[in-house]
Amino acid sequence: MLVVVCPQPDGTVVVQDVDRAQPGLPVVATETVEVEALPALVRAREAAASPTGTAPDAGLRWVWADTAATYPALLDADVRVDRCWDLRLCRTILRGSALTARTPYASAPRSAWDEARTAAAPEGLFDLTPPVALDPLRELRDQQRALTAAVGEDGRPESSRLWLLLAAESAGALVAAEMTFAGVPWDVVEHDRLLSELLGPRPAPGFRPALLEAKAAQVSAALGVGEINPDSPVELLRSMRLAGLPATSTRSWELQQIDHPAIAPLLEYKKMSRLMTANGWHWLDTWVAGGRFRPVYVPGGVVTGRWASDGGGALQLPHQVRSAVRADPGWVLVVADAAQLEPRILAAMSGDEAMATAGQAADMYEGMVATGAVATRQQAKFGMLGAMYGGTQGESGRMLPRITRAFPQALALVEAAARAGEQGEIVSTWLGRSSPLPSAEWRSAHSAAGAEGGSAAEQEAVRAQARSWGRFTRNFVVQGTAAEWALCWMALLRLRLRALSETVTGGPHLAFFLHDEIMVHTPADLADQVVEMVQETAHEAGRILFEGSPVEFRLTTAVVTAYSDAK
DNA sequence: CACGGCTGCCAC
DNA sequence: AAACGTGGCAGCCGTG
Repeated sequence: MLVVVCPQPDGTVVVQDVDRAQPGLPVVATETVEVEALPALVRAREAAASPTGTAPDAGLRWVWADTAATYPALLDADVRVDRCWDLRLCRTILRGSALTARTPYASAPRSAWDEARTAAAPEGLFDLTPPVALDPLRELRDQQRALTAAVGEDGRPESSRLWLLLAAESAGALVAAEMTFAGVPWDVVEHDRLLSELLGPRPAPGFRPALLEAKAAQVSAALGVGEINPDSPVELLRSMRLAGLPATSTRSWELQQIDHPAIAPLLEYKKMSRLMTANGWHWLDTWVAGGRFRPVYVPGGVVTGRWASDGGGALQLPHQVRSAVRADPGWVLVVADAAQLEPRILAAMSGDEAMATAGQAADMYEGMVATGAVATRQQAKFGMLGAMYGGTQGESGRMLPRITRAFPQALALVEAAARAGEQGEIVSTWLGRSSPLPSAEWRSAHSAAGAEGGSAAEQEAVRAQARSWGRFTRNFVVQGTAAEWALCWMALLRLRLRALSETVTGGPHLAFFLHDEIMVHTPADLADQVVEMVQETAHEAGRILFEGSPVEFRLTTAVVTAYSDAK
């Protein structure tokens, strides 16, 4: 059963039951409640639904415009849901997918549904009412029609993969809201200790902590051209040149090449300053409360389908501060990392037999060495990164011919994606998320160059642009499909964990996600069971996406008290 | 003085 | 000073 949630301008919510088994998605029951009564209604409906099955259509599926606007208030009322259909996220996929490109849904002009979501809901129980009236039921039916009409390049129906993508994307939205709700367990005392040790005690506002101040003075003294502010690139570069250093920028990797007594303290200063500004006391005050770090995740925020984050820098949590991520007393963190995810994804997508064989090994790069294609793990790694990113220089470029000979099908797949991009065509992930078209400027420059005219320099600039977009599309298919695997993994794991507790935070729950890595916060006595679930769901995600593929999606797992002990 | 672009560094 | 993909974020700095 699909249950459509339609907020009304008068502060009520119309809840419609839609029978998804019947054509046209007829409404079979309607109920109207005050918005304050919605959590109770959802709780009751979830409790009454048949026990969670593993079939994608089992039980209830809540249909709403936007999980991020609706679900947090339900969670605050201690209400969880099993499944949803996030109309906004699904719309983005369906409007852009090559599989639905020939449907009226994809070619319809932009509407209020396409406008960016309004910022996070203000204080108060609910802010469901969108700025412009949206009709979720109608949108659902339009999406369902487009999905049914999806066809592959060969013209044959191709809706099942797309359906899986929509379900996984929506499940991801639930996971994101639940993770923000639960938060990452954060030890403020440990964080402050770490900051004090590295930077000096917390200073008064507007002042540098003592050790950072001392380091700045050390840099000035070593340069010997007066007191400088190392945070100012302009001032720093000028001073370095004045002191006779051959620097052309203030980047660490370039400074490392220079032999001068000011360099060591300067690099240390940069490291300390970065810690201070990115994850210092101000960050702690802003993002950590009640022993929890609560970042805002943005599912589907990256074109490839990866998540983005909005505030808190969740997806760039430096290793330097991970000792402050600490399980509650009596609880532990189960940290699992998909090993060589993208190479495995490429092996499975392309059906390359030799690469798939390598992809059965616990360490895929070692597996590639074992096939005899390359001599060392390092060569395998650089070669694969070059293949997936479009590298041509250095170790990556040198390894490419060998990799191509050993794994021809895999390389053919990424090469085809690159060629398509260079010609301004779109490419798609395994489940059917498609890349955007290049910008109008890109396309007009491309066609103008093709029509000749233009200087040699102009033509070369256009070719460089084309190659650049080719590297994007080359990477898109792999990165995007890896994101799909990760979504399926999390969605499956979430439902398994759910069975272990009554509420989100009452038992094992997902606490953090980073592209190919997840963290579960769990009571210590359930850790072994959680590890098993994490492993099983990784395997299952591989099966759902790549039925019959011999590639194994291996994990490294760790059960730890502090995140810093995970690897 | 506000704001947007740039620089540099963090994550995968 | 880039090369070889996707991002976020803080602080600097030039501009209107």
